[in-house]
Amino acid sequence: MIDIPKTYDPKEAEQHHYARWEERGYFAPEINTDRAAPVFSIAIPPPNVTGSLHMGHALQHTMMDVLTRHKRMLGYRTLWLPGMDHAGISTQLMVTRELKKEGLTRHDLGREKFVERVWKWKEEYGGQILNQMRREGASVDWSRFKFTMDEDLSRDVREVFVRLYDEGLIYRGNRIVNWCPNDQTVLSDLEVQRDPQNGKLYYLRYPFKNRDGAITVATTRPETMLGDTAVAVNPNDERYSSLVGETLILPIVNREIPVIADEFVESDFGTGAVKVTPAHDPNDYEMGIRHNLEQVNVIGRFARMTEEAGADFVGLDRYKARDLVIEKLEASDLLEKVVDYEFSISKCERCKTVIEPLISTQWFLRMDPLRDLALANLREDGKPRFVPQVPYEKVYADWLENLRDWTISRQLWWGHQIPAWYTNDGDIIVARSREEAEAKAGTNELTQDEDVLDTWFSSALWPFSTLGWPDETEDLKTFYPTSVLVTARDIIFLWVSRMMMMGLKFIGAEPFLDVYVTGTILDKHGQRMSKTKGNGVDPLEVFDKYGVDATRLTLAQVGSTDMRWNEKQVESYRNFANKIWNAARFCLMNAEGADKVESAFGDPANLPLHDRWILSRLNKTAVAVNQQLDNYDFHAAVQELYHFFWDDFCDWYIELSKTSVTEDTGSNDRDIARGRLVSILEQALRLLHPFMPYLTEELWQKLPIKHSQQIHPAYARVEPTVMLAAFPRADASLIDERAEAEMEAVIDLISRVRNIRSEMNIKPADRIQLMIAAKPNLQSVFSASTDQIARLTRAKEISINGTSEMPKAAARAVLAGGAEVAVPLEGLIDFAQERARLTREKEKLQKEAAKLEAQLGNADFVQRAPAEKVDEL
RNA sequence: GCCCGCUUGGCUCAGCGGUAGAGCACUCGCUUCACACGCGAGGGGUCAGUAGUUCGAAUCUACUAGCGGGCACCA
Repeated sequence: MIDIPKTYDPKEAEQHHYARWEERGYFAPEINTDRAAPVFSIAIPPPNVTGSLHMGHALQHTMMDVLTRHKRMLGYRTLWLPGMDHAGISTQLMVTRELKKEGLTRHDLGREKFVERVWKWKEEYGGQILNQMRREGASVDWSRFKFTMDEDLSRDVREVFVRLYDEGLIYRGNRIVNWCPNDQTVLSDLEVQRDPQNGKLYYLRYPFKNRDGAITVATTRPETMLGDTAVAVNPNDERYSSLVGETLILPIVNREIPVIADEFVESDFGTGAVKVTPAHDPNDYEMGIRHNLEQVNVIGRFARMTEEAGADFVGLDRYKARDLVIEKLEASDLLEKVVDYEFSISKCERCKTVIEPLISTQWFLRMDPLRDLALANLREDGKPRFVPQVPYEKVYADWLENLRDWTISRQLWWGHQIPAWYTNDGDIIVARSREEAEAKAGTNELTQDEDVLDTWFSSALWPFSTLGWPDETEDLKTFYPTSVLVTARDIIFLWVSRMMMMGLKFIGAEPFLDVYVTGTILDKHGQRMSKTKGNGVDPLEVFDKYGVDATRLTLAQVGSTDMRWNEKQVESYRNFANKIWNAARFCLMNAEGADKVESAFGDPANLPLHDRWILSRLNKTAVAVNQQLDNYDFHAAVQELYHFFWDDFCDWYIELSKTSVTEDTGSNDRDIARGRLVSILEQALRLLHPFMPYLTEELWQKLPIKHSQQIHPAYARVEPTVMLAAFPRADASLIDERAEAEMEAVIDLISRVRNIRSEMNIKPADRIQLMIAAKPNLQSVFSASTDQIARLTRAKEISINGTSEMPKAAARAVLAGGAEVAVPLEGLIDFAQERARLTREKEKLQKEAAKLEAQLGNADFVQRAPAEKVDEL
């Protein structure tokens, strides 16, 4: 007999299977030799090179892996393409911080040396997450691994840039942008977050030049007044209508500024008069354009005041300048009042520094034509299909409709340098390479633009850049569009929509057919997990404690709704893994002879009830799981598998098979029973494999079966592995409703008798007698199962007949299908107790009967409800 | 301000037009020859509230309340 530990230790299985799968190339689509195989592909959302595995990754990776493994076992040519993102700002910051410890800045090194240093950092410390993904069991094709700064992907970035520029979609312009004074770069609107802030609203008085009095304006940023070039009021505001066109003297700087009228101003906010700072506020910028106002830049790139702010202010930090402005205004009695005020403030998403809006020359991508492609694709073809459709399709569409131009340049060194060169005359040459630029310019005296592109620019190309575009590679033809994108909801704008637009633009087809948006794992208080809050749960620790497979089940069943992290849940799936282990242990302890059986099942019609029943349950489970996975209904699939394995297979099938399986002396009947047991287990392991790759492989390898016969035909001549075994599709001929109904009757009988035993406090060791009364058809069902009924109810004697003449001193129960069972309890029975039990029973049944009668007595119901419903009742 | 989601047993969540479900927790019994990370038997919910639609509503509609998101140019 095989010696197997009582408790499953996941670590052992996790240690060696992955390496074997990877080495033998099981993850690569080339393993599939079926030329006609359907294709399934996923491009992974590339994690940041600086990143370490967190719950969000683990969640997405689990779902992608489940889908990929499922399709692979169904014989699809399957590619899950892995990669990594260079993560411009994060990575640059990481290395900058490292340099700081050495007392250096990146400027001390210079651009070239700095970038070299970042590459070195990447080689040494980057990509931790890649090995963590191996631990997760992610079946990605490492041979196709891509990094967004790889030469071929960089080439694609330049190619796209040049084409968009030549079409006039990319342009260089001087506009107001979001500037991060800490990271020293511009940011797109999506990289700016709005945080609520308890601040103050300052009321400032601007005196008239040609008359007495002043106009009071309200502002949260008094320091910007140094750059004011107008005061605006609403044209319909009667309080001010006579003052429009007057001239004010801007305090401190003594600049003459006009009072203008603009619809933007809301009369009921503050005083109804707004100071206008075109150079430092996006709205004022627009107003400035409308009214042709001067732009006075008073704040510079380090958020310090410029020379234009005046001698008293130059060099001052913006907040120091604020204090000084207030001090000066107060001194000249021009500060009317200061009130507490809560508003929201723009911060850099990464470093949380307050954004300084300022005017700067940057590269922009015109989005309108791209947006139209994406909207048309959605409206006309319903693509992509969002799962769940509500609310994400609307969120996506609304965002596209209100899309503004994308600021694509960044003042960083780490990233794709913009393929634009300047001649000494200042002409712009955009080209794929320096050589091409020189040829175009007719000179080699060119200076390349210093800026790099937004990291999301290369990410937007990911689904096709990773497949070899712009070459028409086999991979591109085969795997594009990808089947599904699995992602968290927070990058629908940053990434999903941009991939859609770029894919439609450059390939002419959407980059993915479906978008599955996962839920979010929250901490136990319902808060988002975050590094700053320190409330994150480390998936690797969970792996260590409960095993990868148990964690994967927990994550898979999260599906698309948010869920609070609950370690008890993982524990229960750990217990499930152990249950599987022990079920297999039982099978293996009783496996001798199982492999001698040629065909375990033979003609289904001749099988014992419990075998017909388990085959039916197995095939129904396969139908359900296949369908649920096709619909991304991970939660339902997990539940289905859990209950099939635990309830149907362990609690009933194994128990029902025990007598024949555990016979001491070898016999053909025993071996057949053993063969059947092993076969059901084997199929169950295949069903479970996409969710629990390690445990299923570990056990499947141990089973006494002809492993190679289970391998899907698409994988010719591989070393047997459950990951390339055929995923059970349902065999309709094995779904047997009659067997299920008959088995239910047996289960009901056993359960009722157990209930009697329990409530009558009959000791486990006491053997009882059963008297069953049933109609002929059920009589034969029960007769055929007497051994099993006796075993599971601990009965010594069972009599079955058509009458219900039962002894008085018996506990009785009515069964489904009109049968009845009695347990004679001479000397054991407590009549009072039994009466109480039966009274409870009776009340329950009466309640139910009354309800049914009322419903059937309702003429409206009988008349209007569907006939089958009425019959059923 | 606009848009959206959620509210089901003590906890975490399924169900989304036909008699309330799971896991955990709880109670009782059990060294039953795979498993105490187990086995068997139980208790527990007027499905946030109100009004409607329907023969029938946790499930559809409207409104209300609480919670959570997203978007937005209120200086």
